[in-house]
Amino acid sequence: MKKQASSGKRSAGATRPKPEPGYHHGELQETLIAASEAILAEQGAEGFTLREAARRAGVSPAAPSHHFGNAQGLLTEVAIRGYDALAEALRAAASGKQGARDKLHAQGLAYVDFALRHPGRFQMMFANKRLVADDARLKQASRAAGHAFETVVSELVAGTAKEAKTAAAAAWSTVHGFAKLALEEKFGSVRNESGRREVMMTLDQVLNYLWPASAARR
Amino acid sequence: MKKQASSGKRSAGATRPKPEPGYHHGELQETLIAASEAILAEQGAEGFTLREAARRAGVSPAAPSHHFGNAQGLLTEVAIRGYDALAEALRAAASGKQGARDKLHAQGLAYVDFALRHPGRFQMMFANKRLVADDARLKQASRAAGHAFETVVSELVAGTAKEAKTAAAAAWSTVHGFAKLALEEKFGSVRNESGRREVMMTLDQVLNYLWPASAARR
DNA sequence: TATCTATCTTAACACTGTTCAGATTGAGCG
DNA sequence: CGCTCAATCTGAACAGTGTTAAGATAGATA
Repeated sequence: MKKQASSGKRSAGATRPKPEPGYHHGELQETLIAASEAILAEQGAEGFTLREAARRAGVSPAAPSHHFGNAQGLLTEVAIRGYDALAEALRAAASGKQGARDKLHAQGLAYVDFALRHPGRFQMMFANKRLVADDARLKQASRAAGHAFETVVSELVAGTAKEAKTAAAAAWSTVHGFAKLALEEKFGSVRNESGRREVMMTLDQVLNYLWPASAARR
Repeated sequence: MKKQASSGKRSAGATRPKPEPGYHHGELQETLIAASEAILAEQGAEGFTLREAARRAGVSPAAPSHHFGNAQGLLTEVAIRGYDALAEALRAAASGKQGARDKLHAQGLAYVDFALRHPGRFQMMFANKRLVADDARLKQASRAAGHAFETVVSELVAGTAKEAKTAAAAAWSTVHGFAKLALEEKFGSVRNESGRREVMMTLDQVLNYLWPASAARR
C-alpha cells in the first residue's frame, strides 16, 4: 500500500531519469547509503534507524538485509565512505602547503573541520560497536586515513620509524580528541558557523603550542 | 516526582540486611545507579537499557521515572559520579609527583588508564546525547575534572591566562583523543591487561614527545 | 516461452523507552 | 491509636526499534 507516487511511468524516457519502481529498485544499495548519510547529516549518529533509512529509500524495513545483512553492514559501508572522504580532505589540505610542519598543521585543521561539518558521519565512523569492526575494507579505509598523518609526520621527525609512529599517534590523538571534545561542546557552542570559527581558532592555537612554527620551542 | 532526600532510614535494628521488598524499596535511587554502573562495566555504553537496570534493581520498568524522570536522568547521575571519580584519579596522580611537567605526565597516564579500565562509564560520560547535557551538576562535575588539568598546566606555561588555557586544551585533547582511539582499538587490542599495558607504553612515548622531560625540545 | 533466481514485501517476534491509572504503604496529624 | 495523604511502585498499554521467515514479483536466462 501507498507507493508514494514514485514516478511510476517510465514511458518516454529521454535520459533514463529514475528507475525506482516497485519491486526491483535497481540502485537500492546506493540509495540506502545516501539516505543513511542524509539522516546522519540531519539528526546525528543517534538519530539513525534502519527503518528510517528504508523509509526514505521507499522500501520495506526488511529490504536492506538482502544487501547489507543488517544495520551494522549498512553503517559499515557509510563509514568506509566517510573514511575515504576524510583521507581525501587530509590529502588536499597537505597538498596546499609546503614544509612538513605546515602540512601537519593544515591537516590538523582539516581533520577537525571535517568532524565539525559532518558530526554524525564522523561519530559513526568511530562507533565501532555499531559497525562490523573487523570488516577488511573498513579497516583498510581507516588505516588509509591514519596513514595520511604518518606520511606527513615522517618528514617532520626525521628519526627512526618508531619515533615517526609516536609522533603520528600524538598528532592523531590531539586532533581527534579536540574534535571529540568540541563536538561535546566542551570548547563552546559549535552549532552555528561563528561558534565553529571560534573553536577552530582555539585549535589553531593548540596546534601552534604543540608544534610551534619556528624552530624554537617553548 | 523528583523528590530527593527522604532516605527512608528506619533506625533501631542493629543490622539492616536487605530492606528491598515489595513496594517501597527504600534505596532505589542508589540501587539503580549501581545497577547501571554494573551494566556499563559488563556490556559497555551500548549495552545499557533502562529496563535492564530496573530488572537488576528488582523493580518494574516504570519505577525509575519517579526518581530520574527518564533514562537520560539516570545516566546523568551515573555520568556525574564518573566525572567525580575521574577528577579524583587525576588529583591523586598529580599529588604523587613533583614538578609541573611530571604532574601533567602522570595525569595524562591516569586519564587514559581510567578510560581503559572503565570504558563503558567513560564513553557514557561523553555521550552528550544520552545525558541531560545542560544539567547544572553535570556541567559542574565536568568542569571540575577539566580544571584538574588547568591547575597543573598553569604552573607549566607560566604565561598569560590565555596561554594556560591553550595548553590545557592541548593536554586534554591529546589524552582524550588517545583514550578514544585506544578504545576503538586503533592502537591495538585493549581487552586484556597485556594489551592495555602496551597501549599505555605508547601513550608514555606520546606524552614524552609532546612534553619532553628535559628542557630541550626536539 | 518457460524457468530460475535475485530482489523485495508482508507479517511476526522480541525487544526498547515512556506514559498513565491504580494499588500499596510509610509517615504525619487528629 | 486510627486516619488521611502523598510518595512510591506496579501493570498494562503504546509507539517505536532490528531482525527473521515465508511468500510475491519480475528481470534474466535458457
